[in-house]
Amino acid sequence: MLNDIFLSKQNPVPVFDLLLKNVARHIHLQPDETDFFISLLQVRRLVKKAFLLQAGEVCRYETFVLEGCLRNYYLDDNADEHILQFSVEDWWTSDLYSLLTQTPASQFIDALEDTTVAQIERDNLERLYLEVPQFERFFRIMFQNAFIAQQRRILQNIGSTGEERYLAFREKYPALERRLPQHQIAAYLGITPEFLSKIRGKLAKG
Amino acid sequence: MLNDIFLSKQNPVPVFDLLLKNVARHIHLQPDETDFFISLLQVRRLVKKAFLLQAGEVCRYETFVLEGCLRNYYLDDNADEHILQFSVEDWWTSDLYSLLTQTPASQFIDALEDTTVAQIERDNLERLYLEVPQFERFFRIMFQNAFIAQQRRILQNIGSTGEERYLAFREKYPALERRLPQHQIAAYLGITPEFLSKIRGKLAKG
DNA sequence: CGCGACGTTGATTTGCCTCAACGATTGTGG
DNA sequence: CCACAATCGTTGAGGCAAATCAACGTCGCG
Repeated sequence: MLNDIFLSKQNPVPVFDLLLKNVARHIHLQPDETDFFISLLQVRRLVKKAFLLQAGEVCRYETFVLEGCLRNYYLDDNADEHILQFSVEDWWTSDLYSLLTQTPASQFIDALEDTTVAQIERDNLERLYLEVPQFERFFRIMFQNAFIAQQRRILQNIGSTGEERYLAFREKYPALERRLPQHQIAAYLGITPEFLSKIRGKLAKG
Repeated sequence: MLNDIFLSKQNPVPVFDLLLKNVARHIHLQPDETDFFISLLQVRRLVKKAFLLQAGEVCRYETFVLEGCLRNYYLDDNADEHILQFSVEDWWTSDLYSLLTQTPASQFIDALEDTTVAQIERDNLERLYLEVPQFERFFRIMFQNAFIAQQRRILQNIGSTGEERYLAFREKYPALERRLPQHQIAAYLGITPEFLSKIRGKLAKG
């Protein structure tokens, strides 16, 4: 298990449907460009709790979730987990700083469910930028959107109470709220599981 | 004052030296591409406290600071200011969501000092992407870096006390710490000015 | 000069954490 | 299939970080 499976053209394409649709949202590829893109991809399967990346390793791939759910988190000095991001189907993830600089990662990425991902190696991503410059555009738009989403989150953290952040999370990601264990949501919101429980208790009554 | 000054080639180029160096850090332009880029720029001067953008307006420009200092902030329901970003010389800023979607901005941008900026209109930025695709790469790298910087900030906010955040800010932006009034730094760190004052008092003694 | 912007300090309150104990559920090996 | 251990969520008592409110000193500047 956890083998890297290198794909070439004889592999059935449908595996990548979700990814190709994701890309098609922002750029249009010629058939040969699509083939080239697919030739750079690898599929990896993770069982629940398996690590895709551990702090200290160098992050080698940009990753797209085909099925399942990942989380990026960080351990502080007290060994408490702080969650940066959940990534379900149709989301991208990596430790971007580690990927770009090829230095040891500070983040962990692990699977909250059995998960299937498509990955592209750093060097292949650079090749992709050179040979299909449209991907510069694609990732420019991706990072723009990610930047905007993170700005919102910073505002939430700076300006709101735990209760307000929980309500906003619920509003924005109703599916995630049902799918994830409560203490994971707490680690994302930056509060303790106990406190989240109390918030929920209060909301249920009030 | 606050006039938009449209520049053409007869303008002296040195005004844009800082901006051209900023661009040259990531991409290399041909002379005619540089000329085209410059032809799309406008210079604007702001006196201290002048607004570059107010919430409710549509953000029309991506902005590069040539001299001075801007801040992006947001007003919460209690009309408290929360600062998203300071932008001194050599930094880019805008309300990106408003710029991209052409919807009313939620952020304010104003000048903390007399400030000179170079701006590029949204439509001209799109033209630039089409005619000089290298700029897709440039802004892809820009937003990547901005994304990474913001991730760090989220971790800081979620996992650290006010004192730790202040010390980290001091470490990371020693020049800003001397340049900005204390209550602006407090609004950036997400604490009250009073509390920052107490932190500093304690640090001075301890 | 006098006013507004800025910073300091103290008293009190509140949001959230820590620690601890306790059900409920899940899952796993024997 | 049961037994036992994890895992997960709840609840309560006490404590600390940071907000709030208020008063006061100091500038710089119109």
